[in-house]
Amino acid sequence: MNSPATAADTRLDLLELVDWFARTARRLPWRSPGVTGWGVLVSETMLQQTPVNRVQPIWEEWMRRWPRPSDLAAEPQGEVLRAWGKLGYPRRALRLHDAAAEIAAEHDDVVPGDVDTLLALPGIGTYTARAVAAFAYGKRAPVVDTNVRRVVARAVHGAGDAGPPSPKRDLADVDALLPSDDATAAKLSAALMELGQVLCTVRSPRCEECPLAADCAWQHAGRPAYAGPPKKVQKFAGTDRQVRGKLLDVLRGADGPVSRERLDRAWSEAGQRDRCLDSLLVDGLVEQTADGRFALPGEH
DNA sequence: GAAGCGTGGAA
DNA sequence: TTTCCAAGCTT
Repeated sequence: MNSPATAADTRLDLLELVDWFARTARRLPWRSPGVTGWGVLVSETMLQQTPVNRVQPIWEEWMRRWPRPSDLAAEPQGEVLRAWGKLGYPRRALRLHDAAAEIAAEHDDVVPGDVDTLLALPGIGTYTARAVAAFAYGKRAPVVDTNVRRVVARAVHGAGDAGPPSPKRDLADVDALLPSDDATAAKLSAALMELGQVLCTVRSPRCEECPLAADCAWQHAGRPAYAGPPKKVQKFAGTDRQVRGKLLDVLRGADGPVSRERLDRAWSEAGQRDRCLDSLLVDGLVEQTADGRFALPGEH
């Protein structure tokens, strides 16, 4: 199934995009010179589904406390969950802790730069593996996140937004845009993401400022609205996700183990509360103590 | 392939 | 107020 336009025959001036990025890139701390592969991995993990401004202070603290994977690996899980704070999706913190231990034990305390090796680590998927390879090690590795998918959907395919993810096709689309040399490809990967974040946004794209506007397929098509299948918005209020968050927040705010009665106050409906507590235990985000109380893992 | 998994800010 | 969403991963 071919699209009318493919990435391979686009006329987009991608070197102009790289130049735009060099001129205007935000000065994010994990982009500073000297940041290690570990620093980049921590940033990419925190940034999965969490906005930059919330990640920034936590990332700074983590780098201060745990400058190497082995430093994090030496901490109990509960301490890592506390330091994760309210970034959300705390399973990310546990997986990063596990990944740190594996990197320390099997990779000489250095984050690997090879995509397949990265993919074998817990919590590192298609996006993160390539982001680390490109941003930390300057490699040519197609980096596909929600922003890049939108930029490609518009600039290459002329659509209002990306449809549902199609990993193989998405990867091939971006791969076709990257030049052969590692350094330029890595810069272009960062530039494509930045473009989607700051100009080619979902709601009010600033096409006047866009370095790709001249040959953008979406522009040429008259900027048609998104025509794909409706996107699903996930509910939050009243879901298990909310309840789990409340339970975990009680434990993060406590000095040590807490009683079941204390957790009971976090949510009124007993059935859902118990189910959520069970799932937290299964996920390893909560542990039960010998005397029947509850605590963050490793903190009793 | 779809569903589940946190959180808080902006429109 | 409600809705939408922000650099995904795992099952």
